[in-house]
Amino acid sequence: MISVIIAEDHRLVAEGIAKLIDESSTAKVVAITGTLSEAATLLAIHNPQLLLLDVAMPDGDGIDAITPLLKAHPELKVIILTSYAEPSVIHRAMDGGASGYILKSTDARELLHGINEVHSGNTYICQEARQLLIGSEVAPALTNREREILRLIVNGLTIKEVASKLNLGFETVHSYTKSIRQKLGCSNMSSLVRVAMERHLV
Amino acid sequence: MISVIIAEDHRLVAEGIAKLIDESSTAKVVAITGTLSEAATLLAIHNPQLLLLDVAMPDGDGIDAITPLLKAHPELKVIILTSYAEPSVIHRAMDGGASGYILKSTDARELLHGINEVHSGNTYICQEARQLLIGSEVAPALTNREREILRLIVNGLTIKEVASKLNLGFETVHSYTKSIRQKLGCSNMSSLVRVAMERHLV
DNA sequence: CCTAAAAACCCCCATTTGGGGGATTGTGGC
DNA sequence: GCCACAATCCCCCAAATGGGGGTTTTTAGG
Repeated sequence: MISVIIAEDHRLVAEGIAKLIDESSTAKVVAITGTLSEAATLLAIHNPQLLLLDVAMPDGDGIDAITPLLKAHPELKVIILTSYAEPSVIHRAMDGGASGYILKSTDARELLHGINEVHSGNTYICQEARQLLIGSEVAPALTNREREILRLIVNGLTIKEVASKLNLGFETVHSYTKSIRQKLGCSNMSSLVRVAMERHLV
Repeated sequence: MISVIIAEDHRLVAEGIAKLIDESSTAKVVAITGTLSEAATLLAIHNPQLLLLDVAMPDGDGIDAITPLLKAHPELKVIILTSYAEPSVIHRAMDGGASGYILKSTDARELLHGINEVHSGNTYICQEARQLLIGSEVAPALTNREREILRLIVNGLTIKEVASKLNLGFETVHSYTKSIRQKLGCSNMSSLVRVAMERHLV
C-alpha cells in the first residue's frame, strides 16, 4: 500500500479523492490538508511515499513549494493534481521537481495508474495533459524580467509605475512591454492581462 | 433516499463527490456528466430530485442553464456546487433559480446537510458563502450596457472597436468605460480586466 | 404625470500606450 | 574569441486612454 498525503484547498474535492484512493487496494490516504504550511508539517509526521499537490493553494503556489519539500524529504514523490490545463504550467511543474501531472478532469482509474507509475520511479503525465504538450509549444517563453514586469502590469500598474518600482528607466519597461506583447500576440494591455490570467503565466 | 445527478466537468471531482454522497444514507447519485447538454438528457431519463451543478462547464454557464432546466422539470431542485467564492456569482445563482449554493471548500458533512435542506423545500447557502454575502455587497452594480462593454474590453477590444461593433459613438463608449472604471475602482484598463476576471463579472 | 436612472452623445486636454527604429553592456555556451 | 541573448537604455510620433466638464432621449417605476 502506497501511503499518500493530499494537499488541496477544496475540502470536498480532497475528501472525495481520498475516498476514491482508499477504495482501491493500491494506496491509502494518511492525511489531508488545505495549506502548504500544514502539508510540510504533515509530511514530517507521516513521512508518506507520495504527495498529491494542488497548484493554487491559499498560502502560495504549489509548484514553487516542491523544491523545499523535496529538500526536506528526498524520498518523497510529488504528483501535481490540478485543473490547470496549460502547457506552461505543466512544464513549470515537471521542471520544478514533480514526478507526475494529473488533471482533475481525468478519472479515478487514471489517477491510480499515475500513482502506481510514480511510485515505481517513473514520471507520469495524464493522457489529456500529454495531448496538450504535443499540440502546442511553439509559444516563445518569457524571460525572468519579462515575467516580473508582466506580473506588475496584471496588478494594475502603469509602465511608469513599474519603472519606478523596479528602479528602471521608463523606456526600458516600455521596451519590455513591447516584447511581452509581441511574444504573447497581444496588441494592448487589456488582452495582455487577459492572456496572462488565462494561461496562469503570473 | 434522495436521487441526485452531478454535473461537473472535472471527472475526478465528480466521482469523488459521488462516492461521498453514496456512502451516506441520505442520497444516492444516479448519474454523472461533464456537460450541460448531457445533463439535460440525463434529467429526462432519470428524473432525479436534485441536480448538483457546477458553474464553469465546457459548453456554457451552469447558472444560465438553470431556467431552461427548471422549465422542463418543475419539480427539480438545483444546488450550485462550485469553487467561485464571489458574492456576485452567489447572487446570480440564487436569482437564477438555484435552491442552494455550496462551495467546494466545504466538507462532506455540510454538503449532505445542504442536500437535505434543499430536498425539504428550503434554500441552503453554505456557511462560507453566507459569510461572503454579509461581509461585502456595497459594490455598485453594473448596468446591462456596461456589462456588455466590459465583456468586449476583456476580450481585448479598444474603445473604438467596441464603438463600431455596437454601432455606438466613440464618446459614448468612452463615457461607459469611465463609469465602469469608477464603479469598480480601477484607474486603467489593465486593472479593469483583472478585476472583471477575478470577480467573474463577465 | 413626474422623476430617477439608463443610454447615448459631445468637447477639451493631459497622460499613457503602441509601434517603429535603434544602442550598449554583460553573461553563458560552444 | 565569438555569438546569441538578456537586460538596460534612447528617440520619435501616432493612437488610445484617463479625467474633467457637459446635453438629450428613452425607459421604468411610483
